[in-house]
Amino acid sequence: MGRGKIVIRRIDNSTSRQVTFSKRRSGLLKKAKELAILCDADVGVIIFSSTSKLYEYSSTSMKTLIERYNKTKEEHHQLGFSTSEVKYWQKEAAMLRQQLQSLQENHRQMMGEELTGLSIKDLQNLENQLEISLRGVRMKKDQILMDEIQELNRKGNLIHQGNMELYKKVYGTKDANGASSLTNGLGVGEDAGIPISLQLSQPQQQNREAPERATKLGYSCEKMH
Amino acid sequence: MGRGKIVIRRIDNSTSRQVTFSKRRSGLLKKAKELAILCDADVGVIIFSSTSKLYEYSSTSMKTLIERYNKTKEEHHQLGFSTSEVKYWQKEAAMLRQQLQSLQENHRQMMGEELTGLSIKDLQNLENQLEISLRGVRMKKDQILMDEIQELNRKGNLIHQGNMELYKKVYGTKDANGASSLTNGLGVGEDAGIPISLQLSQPQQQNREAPERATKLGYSCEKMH
DNA sequence: ACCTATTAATAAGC
DNA sequence: TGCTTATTAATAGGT
Repeated sequence: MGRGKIVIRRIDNSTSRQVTFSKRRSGLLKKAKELAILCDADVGVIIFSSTSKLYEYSSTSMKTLIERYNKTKEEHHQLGFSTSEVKYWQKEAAMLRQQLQSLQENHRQMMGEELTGLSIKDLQNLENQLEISLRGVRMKKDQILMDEIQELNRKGNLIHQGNMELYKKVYGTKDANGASSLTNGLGVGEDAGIPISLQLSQPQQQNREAPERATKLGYSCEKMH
Repeated sequence: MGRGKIVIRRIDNSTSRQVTFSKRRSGLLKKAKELAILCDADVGVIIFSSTSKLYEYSSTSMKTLIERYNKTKEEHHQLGFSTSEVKYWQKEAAMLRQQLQSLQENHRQMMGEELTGLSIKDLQNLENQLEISLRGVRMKKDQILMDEIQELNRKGNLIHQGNMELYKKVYGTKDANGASSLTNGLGVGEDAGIPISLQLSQPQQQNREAPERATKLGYSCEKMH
């Protein structure tokens, strides 16, 4: 229906294609409207141009139409967003909020706040847990400090050894021992590290909650996560 | 384009309407196809007849098209009610999940777990906090125990007083004092409550890690479920 | 479904 | 895009 007949295949000329798109698009939308009115039908048209511009027509509302379409197709979960999608996320949020609240309550109790309402038994459990935590934290802290000291000792020994070598080179081999006693005055003896770290860790362990019982006492809530 | 001109309004005659529906429907679908092919566009058409029968065409897949449609709509305006609704709840859920995660990490550290990665300073803070918590929990626990003892004393005294009254009634008023000294032997003196509770709370602070605690370890997670 | 007179859509060009 | 017009395509009304 034009100056000449055309075959239905992609129009190569870009300009021509755009012009035809514009004309036929309005024609299609018009025909959709007419069909909806004349025949009392519910019609929706969605058009994306090759440049991704959107054109649409819907005799009612596209939302309603798509929902009706989904319903008819009985593929609720495959297409578009429907009310169920909203409901899902609402439930998800509610669930997360609840988890958050209970964890917050728990957390406050572990901070020593909001203890009213707890029974003696609850408080006892809490106390035990805090003791365990404290022990764990102190052990970790001590370990880090000990590691640090050991590292320092190692470096000190290296330096000491280096000094010895230098001493040998300067004064000759026979006087090496004398050098060792000299550097010992700096407190970086080869095996000084062990006594030092023992001094540091011992009081922590003894003064602490004496019996080493129950290293791992329940209260794991991992199942929740 | 027919034997006569028509106005675009609902066709009253049911048969005529159905015939026109059939013809124009196929015409619309054909034009949609042509548009898609000629102009390299993505086109979708959904038609519900007045009797709710579904006819459709989509140059790609209707699912993809509708998803693309919703996405495009989301970006521009918030036309699709449900779409913005979904977005809102998705954000809400994401926010809550993040809060939950950080709180959970915090919680695990307070439980003495997952301490790797913490600095000495962090560990020191954690230790201090745990000590504070422990102090609070113990104070609360002691207070409850003291309250309980005081209550028991109060009741004991009441009973004691009752006994005195009964004693008076049985042996006469003059011997009442003698009765008092007798019942004192039972250890429920009027002001005995204070020394007793003091005795009880003191060892808790000093003797701390003593035995027989740990009846039931394992902090209950019931609230969370 | 088919036919076909008639109208509507649109290709090409500006 | 919008207008024009020759030409084709769609289809109203009838069978």
